[in-house]
This record gives sequence, structure tokens and C-alpha cells, in this order.
Amino acid sequence: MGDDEGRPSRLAQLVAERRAKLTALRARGVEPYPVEAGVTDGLSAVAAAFAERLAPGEGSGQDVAVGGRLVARRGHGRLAFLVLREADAELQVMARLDRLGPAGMEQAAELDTGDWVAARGEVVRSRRGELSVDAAEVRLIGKALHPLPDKWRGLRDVETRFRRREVDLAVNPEARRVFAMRDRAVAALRAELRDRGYTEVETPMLQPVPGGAAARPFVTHHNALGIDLYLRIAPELYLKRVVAGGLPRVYELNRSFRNEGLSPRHNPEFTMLESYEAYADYHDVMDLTRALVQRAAREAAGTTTLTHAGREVDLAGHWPRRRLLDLVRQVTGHDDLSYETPPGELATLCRDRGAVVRDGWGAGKLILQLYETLVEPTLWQPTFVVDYPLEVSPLARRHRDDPHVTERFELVVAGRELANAFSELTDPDDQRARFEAQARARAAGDDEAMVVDEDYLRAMEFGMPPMGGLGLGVDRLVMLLADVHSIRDVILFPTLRPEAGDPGDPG
RNA sequence: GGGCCGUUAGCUCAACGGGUAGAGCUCCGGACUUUUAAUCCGGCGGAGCGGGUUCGAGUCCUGCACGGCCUACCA
Repeated sequence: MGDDEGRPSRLAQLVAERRAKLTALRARGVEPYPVEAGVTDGLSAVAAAFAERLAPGEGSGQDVAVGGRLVARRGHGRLAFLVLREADAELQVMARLDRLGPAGMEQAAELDTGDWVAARGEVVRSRRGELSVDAAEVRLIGKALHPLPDKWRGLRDVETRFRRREVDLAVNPEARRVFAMRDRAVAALRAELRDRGYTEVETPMLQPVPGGAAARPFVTHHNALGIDLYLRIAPELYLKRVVAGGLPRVYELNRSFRNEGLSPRHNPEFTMLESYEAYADYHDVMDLTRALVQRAAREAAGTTTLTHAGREVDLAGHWPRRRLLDLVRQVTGHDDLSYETPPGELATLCRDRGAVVRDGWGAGKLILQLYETLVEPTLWQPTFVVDYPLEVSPLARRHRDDPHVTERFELVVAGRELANAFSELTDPDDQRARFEAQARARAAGDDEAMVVDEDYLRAMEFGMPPMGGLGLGVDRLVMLLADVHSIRDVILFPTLRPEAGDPGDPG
């Protein structure tokens, strides 16, 4: 495109100019992609070490060797200022003819923004007070063939930001902020679990029977074994087998995969924290969940009082625990609703209130539907919604006082589910009956219903301790903490359709 | 999957009732030894792809591609 009549596009011209420089360098025996950089000092370390030192115009007498991406250049004839950036740190390099000589100055002048550059020299403060390296040597260590986006306004186009995250990270501080926050949040979750004596484990992502959640899986194929395998939709069943094996506290923080539609809140691969603790019940897990989220907030955002979508979210203190049925009774004004209310009556109520209904749904599913439609979006401050209907909770233990519900909770913050947890079902006969009910639903056309997992049932038959389990959506937690509203902003390389055109052409 | 909206130079943005598109950054050439969105002078570069209507389409209609938002399923 734009390439007809032999007239190169602007981009092609820019790339050609940079390629010409690269060719000229090689002709002079200079390698534009050397194996070693000679960088011994980090930009941020140098900036920090001299932050409070040196008066304008003063030299330190100390040499450093730094590296970074050239993000700005200000030439003054016999003097040039080069700005190097490494992550969020920037440092100015002064290239002076006096110091570098004609050949060195020429090399510095040939650099383009975007190039990776190493500079060695004395740390000084410029006359205008900017910390600088008075370069004795400036060296190209990685030539950029493509121009950087606008140095002031960065890269705005959302599609390009996701497709070329390297450019987004290079020029948009906001992108770096979000992923730095993600790192701190994940580290905080691991630290809290470690402090509580949890063991981090890794269980199969390739599973012969996809279990642990209600979702459609991705299917793949193993050539040597000649079998289909599924990318896991949850690690749950394997983790519970590890607890059955005698590790009392385990967790896994890693990817799961669900073959569902994409949205600002759903990516086909997403990161979930799942933890299981022997001798704990769902009340204990609520305490754990609150500790995890509060610690992640403190260590990633620096506070438990967040702003999200322009509204305050206060994660401090204790969080209310509300029974799901009570919330539905309250929002509908029907105080007599129960899991024994005839499904036909509930279906009518659903339709009246704009909730989607399908044939064959029982009271539990219908009440859940009312909750999800009418209540969940309105819960802004952190709330534990407890005691979910039995029929929609095939892996959760029956409630000790109420046969219609399970000891299950979801944590809702900012109108969204952040975690899902329960007192785990440990009775193999009950589990078999639940699987069979799921299998019947599956046979009736529910392709998200679970299948009977005999390996898992046999593991249960060896005996499981009572345990509490947790699933926490890590991407959504980061969205909450970072105050971003698309899951694609917290996943480095979100799933996108391939670009049109030759897929082998690197743009 | 369905609905609505978007796509102008490498990047960030304009303009106009349908009449042949303009700026900043980047880049190239020149000046400049203390700038920091450096400055000054000169220069290169453009309508996602394909049809249609029209004397004439970036602008109107339409098909496709990709994206965004809403919706459906889920975390």
C-alpha cells in the first residue's frame, strides 16, 4: 500500500534511511548488534546515587558505564545531549566534540531515537543542573530500524498498543506503571501465602479430562500418545489431590484457558490463584482472601483506599458477609422466596426483572440468575456473598445447616466477581452423584457441564481431609488495583485476531 | 455470535456543504558547546482493502478486514 509507481511510503523511507546507516556502520567495521555492551551501571542506580549531589557545572570525578534506549536528542553542533531511558529511569548523556573527537562525535550524531546506546564517562551536572554523563565513549549497541512513536504523546492507538507491546512499554509510562503494579501484586500474593505456610506447586495444564470449572475448553492433540488433551480450565482437581496426598496447604498461581468469547473482562488465557488448605472451611478462606487482597493493595497500590472508575473502593477493615438468598429477597422485595419456591414462579420473576431464563433450570439456578442480574452489579464495596445453591456448585460441600445450599462464597468488588471459594466437597459418593448430575446436564446439551472424572473420584476414595479452597482472578485484581477497565491493559500480550495481510511481514 | 461506532503521513491530531488534505513529532540537509517537548532555515511523506453512485468521493452507499463499546457465556 502506498507503494505504487515505485514511490516508497514514508515508513519505507524511514526504515531505508536507518538501514543505510546500518550498512555504513558495517562498512566501517562497526557491528550495530554487538554481543557485549560494556554496561556496568544501571541508569536508575546512577540517578539515585547522584540525586542529591553535584552543583550545576560540577563534575564528580567518577566514571560510569550506562546503557539504555535513546529517546531524545538535542544537537548543538559541537555538543549534543542524548537522553537514555531504561524502564522508568532517564539519564542525559553529553556528547562533546572536545571529548569524543571528530570520529566519536560523528558516530553519536548518526544515532537515531529508538537505538540502544551505551555511554561511558564521568558523572557531571550540566550548567542547567541536569545530571549527565560527560561521555568519553558513546556506542551503538542495538540499532532500531523503525521510528519510535511521538516522543511527547506516545502511542495512543489501542490496537497497536496491544499488538506491539514492546513499543507501548517503551513510550507509555502508564503501560509500565500497570505492569509494575501487577508484579508487586503477584509478589504480595505469593509472600502472604508463603508467610502462612503454603507450598507453591504446579499441576498439569494439559489435562485428559478438563475439570474444576464450568467452561468450554480448548482441545489440542498429543502426537506420540495419539490422544486429545485439553488446556486446563482450572487446576482445582489436581490441587485437591495434592492435599489428599498430604500437603496441607498448597497453591498455584498460573494460567487457565477457557474457550469463551472475548470482552473487556475476559481473555481466553487468564491468571488465577488457587489455594487449598486442609482443616479449613469457607469462613477461614474468607479471612485468607481478605488478607491476600488487602496485602496486594498495600504493596501494589500503596493503600487500601482505591479509586476505581471514578468511585472510591475501600478495602480496609472487615468485609460484610451476605447470604445470596437474602440479597435476592431484598432486591426483589419477595421475603418469602426460597429454594423451595416453584421454578415456574421464579422463572416468571426472572423474566419480569429482565433476567435471562432457560428451560429446565431449577430453583437454585434461577435464584442465582436473579442475583447475578439484579444484585452483583450493584455491590461496589467488597462483599462476601455466601451460601450458593447446590445445583450450581458441583464441587462444593453441602452447607452444614441447609441442604439446599453449599458452603461457597464469592468475593464481589466494584460490581465484579473477584474470587470464588468453598468448603470443599470431600465425600466421594456425594461427589460421584454431583458429577452424574453434571453429566446428565451435559447430555441434555449443556456443553459447559462437567464430565465424570474417575481419576479424581479414586483420589477422593483414598480419603481427603476437610479443606477450604480459593480461586482468585489475578487479572481482575490488578485491574481493580490499577484502576484500568480492560483486562487487555493488564495482560502483556492479550489474545487478538491476527492482522490482515502477510503474517510473515513484520509490519 | 448479535448490535452500534471507528480506521486520514511511521506516531499524535486537524480541516471541508462532495471540488483534488494541513500541522507537530520523527527522518534527511544546513547553523549552533549547556539543552531538556532545545531553537532557527530548507526538504521528504498520507485517506485500511474492494465495489458502487457522481462530471468529481477521504467525505454518500455497499462488501470485506481489524479494532473499540454494548450484549450473550464465564473468572
